[in-house]
Amino acid sequence: MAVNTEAANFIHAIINEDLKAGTYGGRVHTRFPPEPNGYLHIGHAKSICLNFGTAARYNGLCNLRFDDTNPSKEEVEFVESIKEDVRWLGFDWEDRLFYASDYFEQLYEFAVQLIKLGRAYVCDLSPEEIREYRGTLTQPGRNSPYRDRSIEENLDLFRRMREGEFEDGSRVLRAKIDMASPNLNMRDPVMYRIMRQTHHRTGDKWCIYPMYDFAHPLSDYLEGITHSICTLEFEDHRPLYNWYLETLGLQNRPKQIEFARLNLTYTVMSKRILRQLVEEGVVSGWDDPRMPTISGLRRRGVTPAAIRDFCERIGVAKSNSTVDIGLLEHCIREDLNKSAYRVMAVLRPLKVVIENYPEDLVEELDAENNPENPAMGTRKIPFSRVLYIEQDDFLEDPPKKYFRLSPGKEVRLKHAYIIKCERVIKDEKTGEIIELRCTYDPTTRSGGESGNRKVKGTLHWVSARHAVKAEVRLFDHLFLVPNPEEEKDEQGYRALLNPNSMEVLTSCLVEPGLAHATTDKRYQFLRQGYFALDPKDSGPGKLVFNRIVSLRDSWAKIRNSGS
RNA sequence: UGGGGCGUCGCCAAGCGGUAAGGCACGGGACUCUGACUCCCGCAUUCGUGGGUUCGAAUCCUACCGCCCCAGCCA
Repeated sequence: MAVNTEAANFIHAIINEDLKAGTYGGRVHTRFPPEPNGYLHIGHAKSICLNFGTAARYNGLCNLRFDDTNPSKEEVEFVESIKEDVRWLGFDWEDRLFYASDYFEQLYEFAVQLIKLGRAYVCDLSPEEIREYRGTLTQPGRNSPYRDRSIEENLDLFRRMREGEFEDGSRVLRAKIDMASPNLNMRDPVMYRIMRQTHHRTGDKWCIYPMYDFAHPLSDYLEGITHSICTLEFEDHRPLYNWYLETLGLQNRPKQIEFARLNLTYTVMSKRILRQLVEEGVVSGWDDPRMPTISGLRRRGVTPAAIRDFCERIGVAKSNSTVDIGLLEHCIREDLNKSAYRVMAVLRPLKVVIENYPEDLVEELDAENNPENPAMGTRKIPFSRVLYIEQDDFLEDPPKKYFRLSPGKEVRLKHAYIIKCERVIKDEKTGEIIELRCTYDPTTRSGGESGNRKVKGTLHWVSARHAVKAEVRLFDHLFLVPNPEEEKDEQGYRALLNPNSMEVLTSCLVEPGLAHATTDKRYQFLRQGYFALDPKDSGPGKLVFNRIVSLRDSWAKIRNSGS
């Protein structure tokens, strides 16, 4: 694969400079470093695509590394789901699956070295005292009374910390930097804390665990990472990242580069709120199709290709931004337009009887599976005297520019005939329209010689005798407002929830071939949207379709602006 | 009132002293047996604001203004 050195974003520009200067001997090595304490969401997808994508772009490598330095919040369940999600997105870490916990022994040795260098010390201050000594944003901190312990004493104390002689929280190891630094991260940051917690990988081997700021640069170093890409909030930590590497005298030091994390309109990326949505039952789980999680998007039917394309298009920069969810939807449509099987499904059925069509006749009509891609072939669909069309496709008293069916009007049934509405049958009591009596023009069969008469509207339909029942779930944005996380509502996010984010339709009728639908395929229900089988709730004899995204609907715009 | 960032079209985002890319959204039109797709056309005399340097500034200098992040023994 050829190396692409055209700058696509500021990170690539930095890498190009490094390549030109020979900084890392021409190597590019990145890593995606999730903490296994939750499920991945589309914001992580941006980081995954950036890290793996950048490596690929420069013929480099990208590691998957779990940042598991805090056993009190981390679980194996999450490491498995994260691996699955990264793989599903289409990326391969090959044999480079690592854990920060793989390096606990080496990190301990680095800490010992810093003590020997006189640049780290054991501090007996309580957490509250440490906070007080740290000072504030505008006032410098004060030195800990334990700051000047001898190297020997520090070495001894740190060893005994490891050996479990002291209580949780009673002591910490701190870097000795500068309590007056305007950067609070440099005011003698904690390197190790005592915490008796069983770790998901190291079990009870350790009772001291390193902090992120200490573990991260050294993990990067140990893996030979060249460009350590992280989000903006770590910008303040970069001096500390560099301090550890420089103070330890390490060569070929990785370079931390920060970029803005992804925000999307009408949803939230906050792990805390997402967890609340799950725990409070607002959604059915982390993989609820309305969730911005990778597992939610996957269950909904979104393809990895669409997500990758989206991550490509949003760009990478340093300004906080909130991307219009319409762009994601556009990427999904663009991908599915090429690959989805066209089928007909009636979501809200309205009975239609073709009065001049023979009672027992069934015609097998030809239908193309994807007009964008003839290679996807054709299929047969049955046509008969009694059909169902969409309730929305009939209006007794239509407005101007309404191309669909109404009394006395003609419309084409897709792949079939032109029909004309002769009579409307209503429920005597409620006045509800329950059936349409129509006639068809036998000369207008699709594909036939005289079948080219033009009518303005074309409807989708199913044959009553042949149709298969299905449940269809229509999804909408989870929130009513574009920026729910900015809203300062006393009731929290709850008041901002979209009460109609899911609509379940249980009496849908789909064309018979869909009885054999599979979860690996995407379907375009003609004139409606893209759908996929719900992998969890569908089963033998039970079809449950999720709407991935609707088709664009310019009629809806006309209708809405008119009224 | 300390430090670190960021401010280019409704939303993203190129641009790095030579006279504002692109995508999404939006508006108009063509095509259409999906009001889909596709295709045309339109969409910042202006780059947070004010000064300055220059033949020439979104790009350099300067002073303001606005927004984000930091006071976890979280990451």
